[in-house]
Amino acid sequence: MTKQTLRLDQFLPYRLSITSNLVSARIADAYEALFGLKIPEWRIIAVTAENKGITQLEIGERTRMDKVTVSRAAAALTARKLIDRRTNPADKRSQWLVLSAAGQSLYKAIAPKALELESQLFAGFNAGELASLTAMLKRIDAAALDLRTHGATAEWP
Amino acid sequence: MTKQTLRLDQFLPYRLSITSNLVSARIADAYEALFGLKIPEWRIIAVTAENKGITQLEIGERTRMDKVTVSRAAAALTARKLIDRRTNPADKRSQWLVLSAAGQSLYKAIAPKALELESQLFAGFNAGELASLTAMLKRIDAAALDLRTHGATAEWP
DNA sequence: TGCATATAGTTTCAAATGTAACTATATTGA
DNA sequence: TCAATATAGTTACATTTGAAACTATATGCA
Repeated sequence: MTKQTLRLDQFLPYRLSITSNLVSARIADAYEALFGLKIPEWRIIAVTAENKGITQLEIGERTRMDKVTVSRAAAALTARKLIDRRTNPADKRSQWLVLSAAGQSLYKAIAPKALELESQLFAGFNAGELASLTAMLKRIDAAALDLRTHGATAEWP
Repeated sequence: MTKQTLRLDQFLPYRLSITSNLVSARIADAYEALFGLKIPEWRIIAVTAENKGITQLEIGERTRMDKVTVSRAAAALTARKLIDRRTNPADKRSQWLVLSAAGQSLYKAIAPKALELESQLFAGFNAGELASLTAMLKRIDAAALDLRTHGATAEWP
């Protein structure tokens, strides 16, 4: 069943953007205030903590961040000595990123705070709703990725 | 029930951001290619079409866009003669924005395209799922707005 | 009134982000 | 084995975005 009329307020891509922006702003503020981290930096810490040794390319693939964004965030974290860069013997163009001791202890401080923030934002949701929301988001991702290949084009005066 | 461990992949603020970015990129590409419009411009067209005469301030409130963003997008649309600006007799600082004839015909071309894009992105969803997703997003908005007021702060070395 | 403060919208400036060009290393195939 | 092409990551440049300053008008209150 397709909608007949367009109302911006009911337009899902719009609603999604509004919600995501509100949530991201909350998260970004908290991370900046609590840990001095930007979102890309926090994402790198998270994936690096979850994987013992990962290259920037892999980080970019997993988090859908641009390689430039990853490069800059990794440089900032290295400067703060939160991650170590080890030369990748298999490929000298790339490096293994691993959390330093300081990075690990930061991660241990961040992780509960992130979960706490999440549970505040989703306080009204029960487990079933959370699961269903996550599942829907993943289905939308797949559709959007699929659509990318088949983009229509035309011109308006 | 709260999660015990953090996995970025399961972290809802992250998932929301990924999905929103993917969807926004699709929409932005389509609008740019089809109509030469950026997202803020398209949003202004949509709310202006839905309201006969609206000020920039109101547009900003409804669409949660910065007044600078609205100002620039409105200027671009005025330059393309898609909207007219009428002096607001009640307040000479502000103006009424209305769609021009060209703006209206553009809107008539855009609206079905937007709905079509939406239905492609959400092809797998039935009406109940769409309604439930929209409702959940609005609940999250409310929680995020509420949280904004009570932000915690501390410092990490 | 008229002075102080608030508000609509614009402009200016600085920060963030992405694209394209670049460097260094890898891989492929003649 | 070496020339052509591809790839990881960085740097340079352009674009986007928002915050703060600014202009013009409004409002409140002495």
